[in-house]
Amino acid sequence: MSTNVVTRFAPSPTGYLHIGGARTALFNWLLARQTGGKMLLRIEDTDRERSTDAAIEAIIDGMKWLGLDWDGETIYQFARAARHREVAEELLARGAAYRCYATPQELDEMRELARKESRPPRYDGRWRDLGGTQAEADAIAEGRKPVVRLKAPREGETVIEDKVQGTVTFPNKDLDDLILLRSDSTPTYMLAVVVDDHDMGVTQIVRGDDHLTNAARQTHIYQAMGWDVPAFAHIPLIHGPDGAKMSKRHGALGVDAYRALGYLPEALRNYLARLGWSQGDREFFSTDELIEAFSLAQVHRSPARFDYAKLENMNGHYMRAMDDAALLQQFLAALPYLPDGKDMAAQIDETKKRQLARAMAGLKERAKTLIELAEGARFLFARRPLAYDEKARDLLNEGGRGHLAALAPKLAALPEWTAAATEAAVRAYVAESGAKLGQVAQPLRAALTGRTTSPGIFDVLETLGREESLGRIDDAARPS
RNA sequence: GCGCCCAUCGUCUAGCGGUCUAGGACGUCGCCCUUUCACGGCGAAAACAGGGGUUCGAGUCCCCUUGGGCGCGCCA
Repeated sequence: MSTNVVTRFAPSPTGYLHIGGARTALFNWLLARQTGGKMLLRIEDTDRERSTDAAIEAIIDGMKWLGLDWDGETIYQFARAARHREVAEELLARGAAYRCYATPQELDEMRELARKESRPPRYDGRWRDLGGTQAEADAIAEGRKPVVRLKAPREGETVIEDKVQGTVTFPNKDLDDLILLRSDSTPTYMLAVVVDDHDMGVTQIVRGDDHLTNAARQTHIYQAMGWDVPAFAHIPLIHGPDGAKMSKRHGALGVDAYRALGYLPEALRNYLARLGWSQGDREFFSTDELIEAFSLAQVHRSPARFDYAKLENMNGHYMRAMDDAALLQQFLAALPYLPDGKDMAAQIDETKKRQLARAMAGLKERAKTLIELAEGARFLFARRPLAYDEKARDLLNEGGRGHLAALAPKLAALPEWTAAATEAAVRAYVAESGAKLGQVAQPLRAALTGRTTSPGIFDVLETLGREESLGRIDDAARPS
C-alpha cells in the first residue's frame, strides 16, 4: 500500500461528463481507493465564457450515478485565481517569466510565417528579453495590455516519465513560451493546473493523452518554481465505433445518456475499465475486484473503440447475476430516466412492485438493459382490453381462440392460482385435446401479454393473478 | 508542416524470443435445449498492416514504409 496517494479528476464544465472523462475519473478513483489515498474533484472553470452551472451539475450528477465519490469539497479552480496570479508574480520576480506585448494579429502572422517556412507554428519569444527596454515603454505608452509568459528553456529536452506512455522526450525547441496570465490578468489553465496540483498535494495525475504535450510544458512551470513534479499517466482517448474520435455524432453523450439507455453503473464501470486495460483473459470484475486488480502498468497505449454490443452483453450478465430485489431497486431508480419510463413510474404502487418482484426472475433473463426490462414488463401495466401486436393477433385465430375458450373454465375452476397449478391444468387440457403445448401456450401468451414473447407463461399467469388473467383470456377468446 | 504516441480476428483483448498449426470475450453463422423470446450448451468462420534487419529461432527486439490518434490557442 503506497502512502498518501492523491489523485484528482479535473473536468472543465463546458459540457456533460462524456464517456472518456468518466473513464478517466474511474481510473483516478480506482487508484485512490486501491491505495487508501484520496481522489479530489476539481472543476476547471477558468474559462468564464464557456463554463456553465448546468455542466457542473451534469458532471457531479454523472459521477454520483457512476458511484465515483471524491474526497473533500468540490474545488472550483476559478476561486483560486488570486493564488495563481501570485505564483505568476513570483515567476516574474524570479526572472522565469516575462511580459509579452505581442498583439493577436502579430501572433497570427507569426504562425502564418512559421507555416510558410514549415516550422512548427509557435510564438517566437520576441519579448523574452525586452523587459525594461524602450520597446516595452512604447508598448505601455500605446496602451497595450501584456500577457505573462513563461520563459521556457529553449535548449535541450524535457523528459516525461509516464506511467502509461513510458519515457517520452520532447525537444525544448518545439515547446514555446506558454501564457501564464492573460492580458486581462486572469490565469490560464496551464498555470492554474500546476499551481492547484502542487498546492493540493496531488501525487498522481491521470488524464487523457491529449495532455501529453502539456505535461512537458507544465514540467517547465514546476521546475521554474522548484516544485516536485507529480507522477503522470496519460491514458488513451476512447474512440467511437468507427475509429474516429468520440463525438456527439456517435450518440455518445454524457454518462446520463447511458443511464437513459438502461445500463447499470457497475456494468458500465466494468466495461469502461476493460476498455484499454486488461488482466489476462478476464472479462468480469466486480468493483471491489477492480479496485484490487487495477494497475496503470496494464493500461494500453493504443486507443480503444467503444463497442455498444459488448457493453450490452456485459450489462445483461450483470442484470442476470443481480438478485431480484436489488435489480428491482435499480430498475425503479432508473425508471424516470428511461424513455417513456415516467408513465410507467407513475403507475408504480405496492401491487405493481409485488408483481414486478414476482416477475423479475423471468424478466431479467430476457433483458440486456433496463429498457428491455421495462419493455418486457409492459404487460403488467397494460389495461384491458389489450392491444395485440400483429404476431399476437395471428395467434388469436379461430383455432387459438377455440383453445382459450375451452381452457378458460378449467382455469377458472382451479382452487389455487399458482404457476404450478395453472401449468398442470394447461398440460391436462393439452393431453386430452391432443394439441401440442405450443398450440395452446402461444395463444395464451398472446391473450395475456398482447405479444408473442414473454417470460414463462405460467409465471405470467401467476403474476397477473386469477381475475386479470381470466379477464384477458375471455377478451381474447371472443371473436374479434 | 513539425513534434509525440499507437498498430494481433469486425470490436475489446491474451501473448512479455522457442510451449502460437496464435488463446479468450463480444458480435456473426450453424446445431442442441425449449410453450415464445431469451438464457444456457456445443461447434464454425474470423487476426499477428507491409518490407527490411538482429537471432539457431520473431506476433514478441531494431529500422523503414503505410495507416491511425493526439498536440502545436490570451480553450481546457
